[in-house]
Amino acid sequence: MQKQTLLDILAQAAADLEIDQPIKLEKPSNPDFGDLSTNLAMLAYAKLSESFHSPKDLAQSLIDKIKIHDQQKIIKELNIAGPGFINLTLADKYFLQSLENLTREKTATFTDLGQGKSAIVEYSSPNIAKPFTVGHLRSTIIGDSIANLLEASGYKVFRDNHLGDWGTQFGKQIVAIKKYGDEEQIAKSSNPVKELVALYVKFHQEAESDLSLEDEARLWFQKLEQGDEEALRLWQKCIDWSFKEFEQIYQQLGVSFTENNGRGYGESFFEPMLAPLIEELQAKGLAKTGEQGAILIFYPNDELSPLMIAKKDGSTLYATRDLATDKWRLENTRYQNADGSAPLVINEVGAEQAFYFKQLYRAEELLGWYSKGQRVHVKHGLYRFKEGKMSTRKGNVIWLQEVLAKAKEKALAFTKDEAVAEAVGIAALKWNDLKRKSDLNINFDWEEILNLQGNSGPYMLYTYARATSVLRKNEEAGEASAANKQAAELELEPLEKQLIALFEDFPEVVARASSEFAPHQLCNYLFELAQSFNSFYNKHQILKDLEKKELRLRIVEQSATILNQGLALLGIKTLAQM
RNA sequence: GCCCCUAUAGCUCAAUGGAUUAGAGUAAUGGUCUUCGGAACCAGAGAUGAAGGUUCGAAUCCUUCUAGGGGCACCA
Repeated sequence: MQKQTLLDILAQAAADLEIDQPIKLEKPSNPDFGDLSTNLAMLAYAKLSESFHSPKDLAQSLIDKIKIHDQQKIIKELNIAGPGFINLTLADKYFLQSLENLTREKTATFTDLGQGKSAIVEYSSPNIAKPFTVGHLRSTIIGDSIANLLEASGYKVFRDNHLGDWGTQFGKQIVAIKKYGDEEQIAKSSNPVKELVALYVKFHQEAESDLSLEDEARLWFQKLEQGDEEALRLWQKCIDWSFKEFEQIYQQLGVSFTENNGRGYGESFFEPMLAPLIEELQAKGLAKTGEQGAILIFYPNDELSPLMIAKKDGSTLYATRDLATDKWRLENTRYQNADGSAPLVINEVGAEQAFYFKQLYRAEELLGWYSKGQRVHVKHGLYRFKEGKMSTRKGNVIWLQEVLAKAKEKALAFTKDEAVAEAVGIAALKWNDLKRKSDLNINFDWEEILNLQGNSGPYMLYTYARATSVLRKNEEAGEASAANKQAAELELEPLEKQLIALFEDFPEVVARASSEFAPHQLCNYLFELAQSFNSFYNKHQILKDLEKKELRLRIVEQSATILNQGLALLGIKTLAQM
């Protein structure tokens, strides 16, 4: 990388002056300040204030040294600005060499930050017999992208889907099916989950006046926990019906899981481990029986409020199953890092559970299972609705299938190709979820979600399609051109330099997005690249200006490569034509 | 009551403590319009909730206040 050459030069210059600060090169906000700049002199001045009059003075000394070490003359100009910034203007030679290196490599190589390490990413995690809504979409999309990013950074990634397939709601569901439902009819339905949800809603309506229903539900869940045959049969039915829908959605979104044959380990898988777990926690003195008979984890000095792991009737909770899950993961050698230590475990779950995860992680720390930083809650904000909170019980939910259908319908205004329209619609949804920091709430707005212009998924796909189209046209035309000047003789325009500089940033951006679990940073970068590319595209007749055709085609090629690679990391499939 | 998160153009969002000028998208306005693909490009206009403090330098860190969201033991 050319930038590395620059950093090496700066490091040598800094070493001459006995500066041991880490060196950073940034892009100045104002292009008049040069191509890159560093605040090294200002930072180093704090330690060297005796040898120099001012940061500017130090900067001047650095500049003199840099000039000596820049033997290839890749820096055109150096000057001091403001309180002591050193601004670098780079020679065209720098950019031309950079472009040449990049096109030779074809695909970008990323950091090996995660080399030898494992990461379990748990995402999507829909509930059985509940609607797969736009809310679950967020976890699915963001989690998938984070898993991709970690994989690109060298991690061995395990993709898990922690299905909500256990819990007291199944008692209610079973009662509802038995009382109001018809199994055959549900099985025949094109959307069995919708039928189940309708029954669930009815249960809650009836339960308002008939208090015995709740007790009956509790009884059925107990039966389920004790392995009652009929309870188990109905529960399994619910799972099968739900998977009919889930599998279709995941296929449509292009999302998959690696664990448990692609289904993910649901909560029920950990059911047999719960009783021993509770005993273990009690034996270790971490869990105690509370005033009303429930079992809770109490934290030292009451730093956190207690976490319940068993109700007074003995039934378990989400926390119990989560603890069991993480213990099982810890003991499973397949998940361990190359050196046998515990993997990174990420939960992509809504921000409203932040406090719960704090409790959970702290408990796992106290148990000596995981250390700080190994358990990460990637929070996503909620979709907010003008009508108030979505609630399955009340029946006011926006189903994902409905959103996908609308997105496709809107894209059909631009294309007749059904498959393209569907891909464009999905890209719109994914980009909308990924382009901003994930922990913010999103106002649910059909306009915004289905936006096909500006900072949107379709804009990105369109830009890629355009780039590949130029390359294709060039190939079709054959080898007609001959008037190319030698690359070294060409003078670069600002937009060309800007694009090449952006190409250089790609691996850094991926590394940062990956280590901060922040796909939106990659989105910002790719969008900037796409904007610059479109300006460039619009300004030049790439294939007709023979003098620079060769150079510009390489820029187009590199843009396409990065867009393709970057969007793939976000889980968005590019289309060569749309 | 206690705890956590958020506050940036009309709206939706960016901005590793950095720059005379806080970037985008969107809406509205004007332009490109015989185009290597107009789902595009170009232009002007528009903002850091309030008050203090730390720093050479603050949207960013600290304090207080205001507003919104979320959580607080038998839901997940």
